[in-house]
Amino acid sequence: MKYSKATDYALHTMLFLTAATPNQPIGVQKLAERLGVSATYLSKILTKLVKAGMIESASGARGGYRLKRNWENISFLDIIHTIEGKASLFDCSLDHGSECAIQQVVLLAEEKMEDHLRNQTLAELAKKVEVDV
Amino acid sequence: MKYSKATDYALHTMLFLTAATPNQPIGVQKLAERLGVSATYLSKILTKLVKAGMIESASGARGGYRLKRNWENISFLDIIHTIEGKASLFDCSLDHGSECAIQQVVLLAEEKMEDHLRNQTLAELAKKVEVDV
DNA sequence: CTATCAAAGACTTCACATGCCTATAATAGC
DNA sequence: GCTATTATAGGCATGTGAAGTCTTTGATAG
Repeated sequence: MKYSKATDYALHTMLFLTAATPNQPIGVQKLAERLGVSATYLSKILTKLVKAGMIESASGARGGYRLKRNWENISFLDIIHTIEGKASLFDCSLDHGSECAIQQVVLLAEEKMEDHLRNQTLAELAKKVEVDV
Repeated sequence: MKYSKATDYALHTMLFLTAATPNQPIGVQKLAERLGVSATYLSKILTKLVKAGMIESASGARGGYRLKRNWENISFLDIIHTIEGKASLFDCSLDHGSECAIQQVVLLAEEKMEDHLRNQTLAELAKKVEVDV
């Protein structure tokens, strides 16, 4: 069980965009070079972030991506959910009556993790780092 | 990102074995029927649990699987680690200097989840359930 | 009008989970 | 010792999803 590389790319891109907030959008090309990944692949990931309302895109010359106005509120969990989906990481495959005690335990554990990811905002991390992303 | 079905089967099998603790081992066949999975597949999973020292096996007629003596201490995390491996669920694919701030956040979150899974023992859950597994 | 850029879709490749089948080894009961 | 039962091990098949490439289309600044 592992988070996908797409999640890794998404998180790094978002953090990088906080460091380059000015009104001038940044193209996929530069972002992809920074991450060491192909531009076409990264663009797919960024499109997901656009649809989720976390960043906005501008087509055409001098276009690119930049954070949206409400970006201060974006949490790690928001980004991860956008890429990985919101499905819980455990589904009991049995159908024993009503509720599975095992599933409840694992889901509670998952919630602990999500609580932490929900409380960690991109803005807080950006302050801590401020140096190389 | 999801736990594998193998983990699901392992957890359910372990819980089921707590309910059937007597000295008579239980064969894969019965366990597999209970879970609705093929016996050959389940046996691979159980072999992992044997090698991890959580259960013990007996070959030959009237053989099967049963919990080991120390089973009271087994936690959810032990079982999950046995099947899923112990690799952390996030690896930063960049090489930016020393440590990745993003990775630290995700790993801290993961530890919260693991804490919960480590504190939940099989024995505790077995007491709560006592009914159908 | 043209160069630049995002969006979208089809496609390939690869790894892994899931599962089956067969042979081998161990053991209880006769 | 013989036989039935049972775990162990290995290889094989299949499906699914991640990771990545390529191409076309559409939008836009200058």
